[in-house]
Amino acid sequence: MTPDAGHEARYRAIAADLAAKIRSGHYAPGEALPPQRELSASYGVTLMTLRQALRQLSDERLIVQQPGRGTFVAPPHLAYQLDSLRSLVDDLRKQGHDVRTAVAGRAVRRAPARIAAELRLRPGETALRLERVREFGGRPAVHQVSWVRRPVADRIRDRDFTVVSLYTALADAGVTVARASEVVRPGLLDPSAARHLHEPPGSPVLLSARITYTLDATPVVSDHATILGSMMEIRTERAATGLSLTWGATS
Amino acid sequence: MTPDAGHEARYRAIAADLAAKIRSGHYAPGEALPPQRELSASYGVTLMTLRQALRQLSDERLIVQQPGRGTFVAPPHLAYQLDSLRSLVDDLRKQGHDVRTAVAGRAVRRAPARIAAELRLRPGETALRLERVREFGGRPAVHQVSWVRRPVADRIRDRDFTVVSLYTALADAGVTVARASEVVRPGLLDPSAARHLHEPPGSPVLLSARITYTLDATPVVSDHATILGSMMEIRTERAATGLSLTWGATS
DNA sequence: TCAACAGAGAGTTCTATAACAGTCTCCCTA
DNA sequence: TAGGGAGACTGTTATAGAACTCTCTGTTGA
Repeated sequence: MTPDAGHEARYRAIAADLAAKIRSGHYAPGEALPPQRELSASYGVTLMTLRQALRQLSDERLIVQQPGRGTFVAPPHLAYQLDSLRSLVDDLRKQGHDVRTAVAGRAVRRAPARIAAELRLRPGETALRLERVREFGGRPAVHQVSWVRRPVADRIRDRDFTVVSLYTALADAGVTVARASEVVRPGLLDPSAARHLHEPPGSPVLLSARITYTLDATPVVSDHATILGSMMEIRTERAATGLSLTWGATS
Repeated sequence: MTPDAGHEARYRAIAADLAAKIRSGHYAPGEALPPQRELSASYGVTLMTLRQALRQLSDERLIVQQPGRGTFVAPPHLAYQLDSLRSLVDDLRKQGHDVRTAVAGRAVRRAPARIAAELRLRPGETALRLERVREFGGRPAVHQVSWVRRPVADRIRDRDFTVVSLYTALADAGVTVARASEVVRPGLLDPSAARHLHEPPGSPVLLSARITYTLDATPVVSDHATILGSMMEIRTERAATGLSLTWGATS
């Protein structure tokens, strides 16, 4: 009686059915699914079994469950808390490295054209420019320039970014980060970043460009980071849920 | 009665306890944990509850569950099927790119010291050296040198690698790939690879070093790839299953 | 000697029931 | 009119019991 006909588990079949309905638009993004008890009844299944199906959908980030409120279809791209450079710092700290952040510049000024395009600013509109240098093991390793859109920028510009991460400050200011996209390319160290990183221009580096969006798809932060190749590397390892990407210090 | 004292769920407390015992070495890697029913009894908890704890550990890749056999402490790194350069080719093909592979060299010869160390070869032992150039859009983009350990190498050396991927050939030869670890670093194009890639030496590139292991932790393949920075980039995006890493052609 | 069978023991899935903990609304009170 | 609390939701975590599949092993039979 347990597996239906072939030998697919009930909860997997239910998860697949719900996933199809979500993807087909039968349940719209942001909308609440029927309550768990109702769903379990309509599928003729126990609450526990239905919850196993929901857990799978939750693992796939298709739904979001909120205690006391309901189960909601996730927006096209889903909320998460940390950006990858934040997790870089976390990873290194876990490995016992001493990671420090120095603020090399902080000013509200007119954004250059490329940044304005990324943040969808009107021509001439100003934004907060935050320039930081991350160092670990006593040596500078990452040079990072972030542009933050107003009016969000006005709420966080007085924070101490040597202690607080940009994303923590955003969260404190009530800004919910929805998603981020990042592109990493190899490149050569340019002279201006070279001054901060104490390496000769032309050294191999990783160039990261990241744009972070809020829930309503507004770009809030544009990040351009230069990561020293001599200090950093990307390690990838295949695990069950796919590819895991971690940053690590070069040994 | 539900949450213990404060308000931590039982299954979380159990998961934390088991995780601590695994990390402390109380349960050694590869060793089987006590049966679920035994564990549930010793924690004074239901099978369902204990299984929730195990599921969490499984999500964290700390244990591996095998139906009919037992629950085992995971080795430091875990199993997977595909290598990331394989998925590179797949990704590009899905994007409609024409990906071609040319074999620039194939010979059984004595492995250099660094490779011998990676594959744990005895001094003077020979291996299959496979040199390939991947090109898409009609331009060479990746230069790749793979060393395959014997005796596996003898079983695949006559395959046509312009059509068959190395990993497909390995699978056909009955070699089960267990895991692979890869390190990607930025670098500068060296002269020998520059000849194959038709780019000036010193251009920014990604250097990938990957070692692939079989189930019994024997290293079988050592890969060193040079990926042109002008042609390739790494895009990361927080999406459904967490961090997804994809390779893409530079537009 | 070797192959096939049966059973024990492992993980897996499901049913049925109950209680716990947030969240929201509405009605009653001050 | 404002405040507070009860109750009806929501998801969450737990109980107990049973049937199922897969793997291994020991025994039986040819």
